Amino acid sequence: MRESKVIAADLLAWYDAHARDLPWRVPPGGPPADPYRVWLSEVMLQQTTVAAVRGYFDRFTTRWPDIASLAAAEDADVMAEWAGLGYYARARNLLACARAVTAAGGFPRDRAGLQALPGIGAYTSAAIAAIAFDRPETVVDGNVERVVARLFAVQTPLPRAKAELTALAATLTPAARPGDYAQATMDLGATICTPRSPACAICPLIHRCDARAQGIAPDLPRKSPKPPKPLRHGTVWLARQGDALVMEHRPPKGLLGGVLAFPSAEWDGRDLPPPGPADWRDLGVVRHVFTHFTLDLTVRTGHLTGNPQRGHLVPLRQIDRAALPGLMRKVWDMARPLIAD
DNA sequence: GATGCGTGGCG
DNA sequence: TCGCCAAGCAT
Repeated sequence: MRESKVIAADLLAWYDAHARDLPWRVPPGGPPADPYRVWLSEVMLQQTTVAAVRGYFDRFTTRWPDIASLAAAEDADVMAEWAGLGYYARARNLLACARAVTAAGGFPRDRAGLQALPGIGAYTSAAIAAIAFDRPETVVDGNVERVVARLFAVQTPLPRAKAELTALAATLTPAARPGDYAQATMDLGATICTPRSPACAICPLIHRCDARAQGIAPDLPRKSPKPPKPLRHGTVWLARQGDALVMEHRPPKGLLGGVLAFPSAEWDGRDLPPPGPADWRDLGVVRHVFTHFTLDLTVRTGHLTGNPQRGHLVPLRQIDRAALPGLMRKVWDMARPLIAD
């Protein structure tokens, strides 16, 4: 047996015994999972932890049990259900994809067709093809990059090593049970071959890992240094009119695109005025860390002297914290006790 | 290839 | 407290 086949066989045997029970999974060795649930979970899991996804996946599948029902949903309802999960372009692409797939009568079953859909890239197309359609595609996510970099002791730093790692990963992919194998490699990376302090002692591949043999497993994969994270400043207005506050849906593109928010300015490059003239006073500052910058947002409140010049009025009692992105939840949590009449 | 895009958890 | 990181994609 070739070395690559031994590695795949060892991984599958380990997965049969240790596969995690996740809401979007079916037991190893059985028929493939529902493509809708595979797709939805894979999109939610993009750059997002399993713990964060669980509740969202349950709520989405309860409210929209199949792709046709999701395709028929209102944009604002989907954005509100996604609120708090982050990377909101995923929610917009999710709806566009659901509508395209429903109009076409079902998912494409091959990787190229899948990757042509909105929000489905190299990783997700391979994952759906392998897990839902039993295609022998090679899945390469952050976990697999780490596992392969260690197995073959690849010293090239990411992201330059991406192509090399993908090619090496492809040499391992078996023809049989590609879906279970894909999930096995990711599970190994998530639970044993972890970024820091990998549990090599209980790894099913310990005797086949070059990095382990060289004593450098925790140091791989190497990564190029990241640029420093700048600090930005901005203002958010909690504009009162009677018992209501002004809220608005942000423009569909860019930061927090399409989500419900209190009017704000400056921190995202937009230089907009407040929603109208008012007796503004500062309530405090909220700090929030995004992927590429840190934000200090000054929270101001006041009573409008006229009708709002942007957004729409929402009664205080109807403001739904759960429908807000994380930043606006922080703003609301800080301000709410201070603006009670 | 580089950049922009959220959030929460962990050492 | 802080940097790193998590089943990436679009441009």
